[in-house]
Amino acid sequence: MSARVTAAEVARAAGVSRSAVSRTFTPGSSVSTSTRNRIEAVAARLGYRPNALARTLITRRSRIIGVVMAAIDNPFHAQLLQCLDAALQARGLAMLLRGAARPEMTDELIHHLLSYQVDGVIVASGLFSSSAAKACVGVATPVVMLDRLMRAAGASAVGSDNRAGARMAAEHLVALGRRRIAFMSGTPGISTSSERAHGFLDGLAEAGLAPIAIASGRYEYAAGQGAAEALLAHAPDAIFCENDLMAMAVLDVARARGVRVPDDLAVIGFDDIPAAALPAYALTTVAQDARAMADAAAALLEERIEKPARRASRRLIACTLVRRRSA
Amino acid sequence: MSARVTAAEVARAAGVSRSAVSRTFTPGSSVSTSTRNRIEAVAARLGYRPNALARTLITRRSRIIGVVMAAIDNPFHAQLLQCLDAALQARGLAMLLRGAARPEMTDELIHHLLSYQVDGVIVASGLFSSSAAKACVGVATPVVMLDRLMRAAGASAVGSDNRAGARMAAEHLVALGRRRIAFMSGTPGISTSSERAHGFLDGLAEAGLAPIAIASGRYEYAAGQGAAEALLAHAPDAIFCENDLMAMAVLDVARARGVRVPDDLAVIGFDDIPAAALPAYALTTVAQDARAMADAAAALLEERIEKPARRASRRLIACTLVRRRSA
DNA sequence: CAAGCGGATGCACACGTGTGCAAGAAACGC
DNA sequence: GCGTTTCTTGCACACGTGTGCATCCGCTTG
Repeated sequence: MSARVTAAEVARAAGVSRSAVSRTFTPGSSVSTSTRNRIEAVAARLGYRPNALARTLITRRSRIIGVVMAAIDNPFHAQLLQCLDAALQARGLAMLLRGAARPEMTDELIHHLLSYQVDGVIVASGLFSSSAAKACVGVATPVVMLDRLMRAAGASAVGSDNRAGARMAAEHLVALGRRRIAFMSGTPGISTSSERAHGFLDGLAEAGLAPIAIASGRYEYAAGQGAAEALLAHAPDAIFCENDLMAMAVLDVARARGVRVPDDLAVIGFDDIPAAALPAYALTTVAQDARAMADAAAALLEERIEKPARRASRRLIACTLVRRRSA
Repeated sequence: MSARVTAAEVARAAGVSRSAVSRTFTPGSSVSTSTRNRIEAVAARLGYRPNALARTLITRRSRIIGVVMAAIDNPFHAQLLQCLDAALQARGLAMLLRGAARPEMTDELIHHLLSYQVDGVIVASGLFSSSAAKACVGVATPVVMLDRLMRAAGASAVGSDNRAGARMAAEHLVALGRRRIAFMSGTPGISTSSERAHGFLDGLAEAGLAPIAIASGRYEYAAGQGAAEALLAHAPDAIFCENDLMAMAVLDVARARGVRVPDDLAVIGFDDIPAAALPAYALTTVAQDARAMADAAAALLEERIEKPARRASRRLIACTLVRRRSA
């Protein structure tokens, strides 16, 4: 009663060979409908389900996808994770999740995932060592970098069009007539941060402008408060932040100082997390399409699993400017 | 180069038997230090790691924990998930995550997890069918209900002390001199909701009071707005909400109507999600200790995995009242 | 030096499954 | 009726690992 039931027991109970049971649960195999029905009935009665791990041993396909994600409590990441879950489930894939607290332990982390014979890896974490990428290539396991482009050896990548999105923010501020524009960047060394920076600076430069001040808020609310203080000291009439959490920090700090938004100060964020839509913030922001990103990541990975010969590819998801009251 | 290296290849390269390799990677096995060193060197050079799935087949321990969670984008759930990840990693356990969009598919969901031979299951989702619980008992797989108590067959449970927490909220409002108190409940049929309701009503009853109005906000911000409108129509001087998202909805609706908080209206939430601390809300709330809950869930599960004879147990985590400006 | 002993090592089996191959059965065309 | 094709079924091997058992080696002890 407390033992897991195996295919052999089903076979014995149904009076057939174990192969017949195996074929019943393997789509596309040759079994007569009469025996298949009998076997399925017996299997249901005994509560049999094939052991996915034993199956992996012989098929060399685990149907498990390793997912590495940092800062799950970041609202956008949580959203991304939920969409990822849906996209993988739709494809019948299981998700082995590992948070990445320390970036320096990605090596141990990726080897741990590989020991579970994952069919592919989706990395939505910050820093991903190139030795870890090499380890995946070594065992022919496709990798998709999600929201973190990286020109690493043979890894596919899915991300928002951060450059175009940030450029839209710059153009919007310029169109509003703002001239004393400040800029709050995210975590240095992360690709999204430098891409958004480039796009934003390009957008400003096109209007003959440059930021009057720059500070880093490390993509967090708390660090964003300090950076906001620093930027507001330069009396800007607009601030673009590389994510919404930092933009919310700017709004709160500005409010505390009596700076009126958007009259005295326009603020634009990035991500469009649920909190950005709250009436207390009504944040104008560059929206990322989490569902499209997750779907693309799953699709790219599945394709490379099916056809390992395929080269790694890159996929950009468009951003849209969501206008609310902060700009 | 693109093939996974096996213990047999390491053995051949090191000039030993495959058993020696296996023992090298099995703590507590008898191998001389000299051969262990040689094998470890060869293994490192070849990039060998034991196949965790093949190992599971013989040890009957996968070191995988199945986690079922609904509404990952709910900030408190995201926090819980992150703590859960840390707690499992600390114990060397892997996490197989499945979101539960529809409650009616928990059966298929749990069978899917079981087919991966998970050593245990943590359920942080809403409704968990008793037939699913029965399936776990059938294969001797321990289950821990997290944040969702359930008197199901042999499932352990970890949750906040919702009754005591909600009672504290009631007592606080009474101590503030509020008398026209309204109540916004969460999702009907979920244990946390009824527990908080009972604790809150008990706390009011002790002061000879009862809610002047009740509405359900289904634990969501959007539904909370509608419920807030309904409650405010009764002109209450305080509202207790069963989670923070709904309390934020109340604050926003009240603000839009010109109701002053906390002068005209005191608001208390539940969870203490990060957004509750934002200056725009400064929400007084009953804090749940996500880290303690996750640790307890992992500990309880690990204990039952080690000692299957142990009976299922229950564990309550204390809540604390966090006083901010909304009450 | 002989007997004894403990630790290291290899052999072989087991875990639960998918699948190629050959054999058998059934259906079909002439 | 017989040869031929198509479909079904069982046998046996393979996947990569842990571990009991027997063997062997080297060292200690009397």
